[in-house]
Amino acid sequence: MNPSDGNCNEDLCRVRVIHADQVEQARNNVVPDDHLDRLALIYRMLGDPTRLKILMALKHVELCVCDIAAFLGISESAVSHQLRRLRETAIVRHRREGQVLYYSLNDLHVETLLDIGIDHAHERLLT
Amino acid sequence: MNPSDGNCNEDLCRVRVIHADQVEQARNNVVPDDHLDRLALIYRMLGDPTRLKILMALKHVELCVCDIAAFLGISESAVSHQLRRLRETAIVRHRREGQVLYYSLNDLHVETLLDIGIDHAHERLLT
DNA sequence: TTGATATATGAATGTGTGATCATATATTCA
DNA sequence: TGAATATATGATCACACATTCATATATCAA
Repeated sequence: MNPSDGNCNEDLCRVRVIHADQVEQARNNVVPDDHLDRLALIYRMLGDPTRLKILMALKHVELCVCDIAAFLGISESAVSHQLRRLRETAIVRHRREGQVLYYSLNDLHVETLLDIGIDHAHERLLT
Repeated sequence: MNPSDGNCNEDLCRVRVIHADQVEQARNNVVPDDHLDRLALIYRMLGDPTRLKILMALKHVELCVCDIAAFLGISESAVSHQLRRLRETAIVRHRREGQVLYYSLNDLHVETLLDIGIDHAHERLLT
């Protein structure tokens, strides 16, 4: 299927490219695959309502697990599981103070993405 | 579990809120649920590598289905399915010219989010 | 060391979803 | 009208993933 495959005959692998110049233009602005995957991962982490609420809360203030659970009205276990994913993707960090773990944002770009998103939400509100 | 439930006794519904003031601070900056859901949906649409590549390509140039398929080296059916989701979420639009459908971005905020993401990717590249 | 608290983790389960294949629709052209 | 092209759609399937429940770990206090 993929035209970049070596061993293919013409009938199976012919690819229609109607606008080669436009495709070329798109090809010139490509982000390397590993970076794009990382970027997609970050967007995906923002793409779940629970995680998004957590992150928007953390944008304003450092919070511990049970704060977040109380705030969102969901179980601490669910919160902890989501925080683990956010930790593993380096989107949040935590510091320990006795028994309590305080979570906060760990990525300036994520904060920016959240800001844009919030603007987006507010503009929708006006229209 | 949820403290906002009406019919609950104290033992089951007691919620630990260690830092009521911080939770209050988070609560003051809440985006309405329906807007937040829409926002999460947009992030989720950006959160798949295939869709992200499609959108980054469309950021620079209008493209038809088979252009995108050739560009990404994937089947036209896969592209069409993804474009459908992006259309249904109003992230892209299309115009018809004969048999060919030209797709382009339909949301300025999404473009901004993509730009921030690309910056993000490039900064990662430097570190 | 024992109990209590805060959080993490693992298993299980239901749901969402991305790709593929086959088929359908729409448009053009002969 | 019928063939060819461009795209859409439906079914299927493997896989990811969000939540829940039960259990484990870690810290503190007595």
